[in-house]
Amino acid sequence: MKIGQATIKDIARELNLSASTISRALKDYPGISDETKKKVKEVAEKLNYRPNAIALSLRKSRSYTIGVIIPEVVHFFFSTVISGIEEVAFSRGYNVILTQTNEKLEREKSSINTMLSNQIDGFMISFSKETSDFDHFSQLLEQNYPIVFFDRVPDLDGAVNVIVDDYQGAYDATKHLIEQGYNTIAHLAGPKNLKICIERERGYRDALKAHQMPIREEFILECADGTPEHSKEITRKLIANFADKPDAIFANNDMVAAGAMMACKEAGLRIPEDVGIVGFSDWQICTLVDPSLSSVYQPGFQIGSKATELLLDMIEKKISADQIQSPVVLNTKLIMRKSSKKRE
Amino acid sequence: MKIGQATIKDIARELNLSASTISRALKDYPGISDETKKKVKEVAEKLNYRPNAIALSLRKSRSYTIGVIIPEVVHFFFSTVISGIEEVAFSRGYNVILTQTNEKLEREKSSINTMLSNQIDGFMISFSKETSDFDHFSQLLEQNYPIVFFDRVPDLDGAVNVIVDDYQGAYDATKHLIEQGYNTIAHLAGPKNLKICIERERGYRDALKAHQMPIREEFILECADGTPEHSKEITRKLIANFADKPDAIFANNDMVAAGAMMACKEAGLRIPEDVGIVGFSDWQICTLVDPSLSSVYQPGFQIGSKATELLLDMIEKKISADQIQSPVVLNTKLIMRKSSKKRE
DNA sequence: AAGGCTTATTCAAACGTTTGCAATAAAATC
DNA sequence: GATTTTATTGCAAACGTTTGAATAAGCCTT
Repeated sequence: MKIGQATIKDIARELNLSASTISRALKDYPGISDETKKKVKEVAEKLNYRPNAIALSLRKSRSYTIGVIIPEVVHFFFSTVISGIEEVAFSRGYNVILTQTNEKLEREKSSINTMLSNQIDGFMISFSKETSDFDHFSQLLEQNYPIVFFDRVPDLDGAVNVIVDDYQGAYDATKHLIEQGYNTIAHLAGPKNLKICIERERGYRDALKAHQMPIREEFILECADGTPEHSKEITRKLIANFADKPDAIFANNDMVAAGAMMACKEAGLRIPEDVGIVGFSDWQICTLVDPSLSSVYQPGFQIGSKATELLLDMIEKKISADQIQSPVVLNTKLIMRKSSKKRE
Repeated sequence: MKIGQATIKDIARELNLSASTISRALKDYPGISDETKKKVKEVAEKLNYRPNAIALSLRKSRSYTIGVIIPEVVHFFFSTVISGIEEVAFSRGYNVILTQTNEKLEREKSSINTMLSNQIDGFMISFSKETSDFDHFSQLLEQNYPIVFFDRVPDLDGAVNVIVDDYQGAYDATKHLIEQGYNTIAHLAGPKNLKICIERERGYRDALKAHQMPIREEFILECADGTPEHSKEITRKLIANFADKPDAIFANNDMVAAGAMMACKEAGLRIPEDVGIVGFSDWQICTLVDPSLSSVYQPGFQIGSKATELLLDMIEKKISADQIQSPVVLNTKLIMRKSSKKRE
């Protein structure tokens, strides 16, 4: 920090007034004459006075800062969420302190600790893939720290969770493929320890059931790391090993879908004529691949903004956690593009 | 913040010692008996003591927090840079406070102000597209605030800038197209107020010159907003209006390249046989589009980490700004993929 | 036994604010 | 002219920590 930044005391000295008077004058408290207010403000301006938020925090035991903990920043979905968080936080006068865990539990815990040390007013958390027990979260909840979980959320009493309707999204996607006339729909699933992935798989299964289609376990393949390379690999095998090939693929996310798409093209299969493909998340890549990829839109920005609204309301005691019926579920939306449109 | 968080005073009361002793004991200062140290640490543990970083900041006039100001979070390049920043900051014990300007100058200024209020130890800035004069930066520099600019950097005395060798990257890309036997290379340029874009265009021009190829101004088109839609539009016209069409395109970034690719396919042109395309940045999409897109890799993570290293070194007075020869230029790397490989 | 070192601890001020209460002075009331 | 009211300002403590200087006790030295 810069030495010589003007403080209230400097203004006080300059005007031969006390610090308390300056403080009140700057804040337009009643009981300060208009004349002094004016003078104080002039001098403040002249000295380029800037209130010291740290001192204020210490005094008020409030930092006007929220801590955001996410698995990774370089991720279309999460960066979109951050954007929503940042937007609301900024407009309500809060700072955002950000850390990424790189999917490491240890880092998650240590981030929580530094943030606690930094007296942040509340947490926004989407936990890492490594996180399987939630004790470190329970502790925070017990101590009444305001927390909102989003996307990857724990099953904890009293936790406020903001999620997307993964089940419905997956259901819609699968239903859409069925309605387009595809008969054997495979699913490239995500890691089983993430609820969101389980929900997507559940939506997929339920849609099949609802349309009296058999669920074939050999066509549900886990593509845990979610990279296009891995998915390409898996899809290759899927195509090669089965005489009776699937004619559609519902993928757990868009990267996986893109990988599957590459494998299909490589095998000489036409999309959407021979194989229909639907992804999940509706990333930018959907409109850039050829053919354009149908996908389930997740309102990332809204997740961020909604979650932040809730958190700030909790912090400012406008509402308490138990007044919020959790989880808050935001709607997904199926975006149909070429990759799944067999029929006109 | 949670009420009832244990403080040094609480430990002091419990052990009938003074606050100063506790402080020193916790920090293993000499002059405290081993016995007391032990007792203090036990009690600290028991009470779940956590140092109050805010109080520390006030005392030390140091917040161990750096402020990051970027145009937008939802952007592959910037999110990668953030990741690099976060990594280094975390490992050196600093917090990262993040704001995005959404390309608005006003927001840039106001972010600087809140960060100043929050006594951050230094700034990392990539400025907005609206920013054309740099007075608000000069002021900070004059007051000796540590700042490192990255990617979009101002021309200011005493500023430490970290950038990528855009010129060389563009030169390499263009040279590559020439060597592949393309004869008429168009350039889809970026907004002229960003130095990075001007540099890329300059690299393109110089590569043409160096190979005795004519520079045709009608084939240098500004695609200012950088969206694939816009670029598709422009490329369509480029193809339609000229009898003597370009047979290659060097785009200012990958999105623009992807848009151009779509327009070419639409017009029935084969890539890379009829048209060669090279983008810039090497985003994820490069491997997902068909054919895969050649591009110039920008080391985003390294920009972030290098810039942060420099900033923290400045903050910790290991080096001063004038000892750093600015700009620090990181190398780009041409990644050749299918979209530009006419020859084997 | 008095002075001088060590060792262990405490005191008090400081960082920049805010805020309940007290103090002062001027003005208004009777 | 004495008393109350009103308007304006100041005092001092507090938030949690660090740190230079001061203190107190114990031990050694001569």
